Amino acid sequence: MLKEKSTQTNKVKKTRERILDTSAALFSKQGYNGTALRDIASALDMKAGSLYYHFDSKEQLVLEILKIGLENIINTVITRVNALPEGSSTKEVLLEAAKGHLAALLEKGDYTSTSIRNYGQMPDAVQEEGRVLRDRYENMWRKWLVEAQNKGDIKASTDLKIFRLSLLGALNRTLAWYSPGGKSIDEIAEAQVGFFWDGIKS
Amino acid sequence: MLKEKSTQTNKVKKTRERILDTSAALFSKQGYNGTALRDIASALDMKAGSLYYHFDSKEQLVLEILKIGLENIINTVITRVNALPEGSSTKEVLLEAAKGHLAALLEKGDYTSTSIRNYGQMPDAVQEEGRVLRDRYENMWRKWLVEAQNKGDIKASTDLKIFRLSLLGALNRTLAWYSPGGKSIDEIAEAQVGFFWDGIKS
DNA sequence: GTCTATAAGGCGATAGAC
DNA sequence: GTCTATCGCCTTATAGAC
Repeated sequence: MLKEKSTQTNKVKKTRERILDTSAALFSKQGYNGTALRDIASALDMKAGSLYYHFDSKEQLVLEILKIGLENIINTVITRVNALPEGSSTKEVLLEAAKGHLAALLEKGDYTSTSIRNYGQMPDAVQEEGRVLRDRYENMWRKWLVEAQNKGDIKASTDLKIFRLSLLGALNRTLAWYSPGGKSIDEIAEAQVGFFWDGIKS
Repeated sequence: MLKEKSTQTNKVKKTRERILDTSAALFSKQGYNGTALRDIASALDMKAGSLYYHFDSKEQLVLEILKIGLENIINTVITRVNALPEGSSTKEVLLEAAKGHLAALLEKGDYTSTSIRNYGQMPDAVQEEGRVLRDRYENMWRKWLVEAQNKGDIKASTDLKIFRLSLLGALNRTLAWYSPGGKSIDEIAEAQVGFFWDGIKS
């Protein structure tokens, strides 16, 4: 009896995840307002009304996707940077953070690109919850960069705000052109951090 | 009589432009599908039906905005780069192109950010027309970069495709944080090109 | 040129059968 | 859990008055 209940629970959970995956894929491609619940349901061979057994509203559905996308990036980057040996160089920290950022961005691409690309179109309540996570993430980068500049590893003339936004802008843009057949995620991160660290002039 | 006709024509033209400006502002903030014709009309103290005197459809309206945004960037960048003295250095060319890109991006910001941010949500027919312009622009950059690398000004190890996408990604991201009160457009371009050209390590 | 009125269909969401 | 059926609202677009 216990087993039966747990089996049912797992099936519900699995359906929930399929809905999230499919919604994320459609939201990232067509936008939040460009995707109808009917579109999501039909991609799952379901009817729109059935979605309401799993989610209270379209707004709650996209909020969950946004949180998964952002938390995934934050956790991946923190875990990887913290796993570096004590006394790693600034370049090693930046490179590891960039690799983590790209890995999370591209491997859960539908969630993160929904979070990044369609942020402005989401309902206000959703945007506010997202902003908290987003700020926390940006503050991590800010801290690393300030410490590195104070240590003298980054030129004193570097405007850290513009730098941070440029680096993250470049990394996020990868979503638009990355394809699994080509360069690996780590190779792309190395190339991009290389530009910013050493420059391209010969 | 001729004068009267020309006056009327100018008024129509002016209304058309106000519709374009207002639509671009709303599309860039709320997305294409998140903006109703009623929203546009009410921002102009008009009724939705009246818009159809000036435009055949919502699709044609956004297409025109897309073309204005992209053509504005292309023309600004070409004009400024061509105005450079013969024999300008590679860095000077890149800097001038970046300044032109940012100037067009930020000064006609609603048009360009509609073009850049909401591209994926536009009707297929609109996307196809946009792709032609977009490809032409990217090819300009490609050409400059290949020439510069062949001259030996850019490290042979630099992957030009990743570089181009990173630089444009960083520049485009400026739309999300630029505010007229702070650093000037030229200062921002100089900072960003500086990162990519010289690097930030001390 | 802009209005009112309305057509024709899509939308999110709910109720109740199964 | 998913279905069918439907509500009330919103959407783009059109027709005809002014």
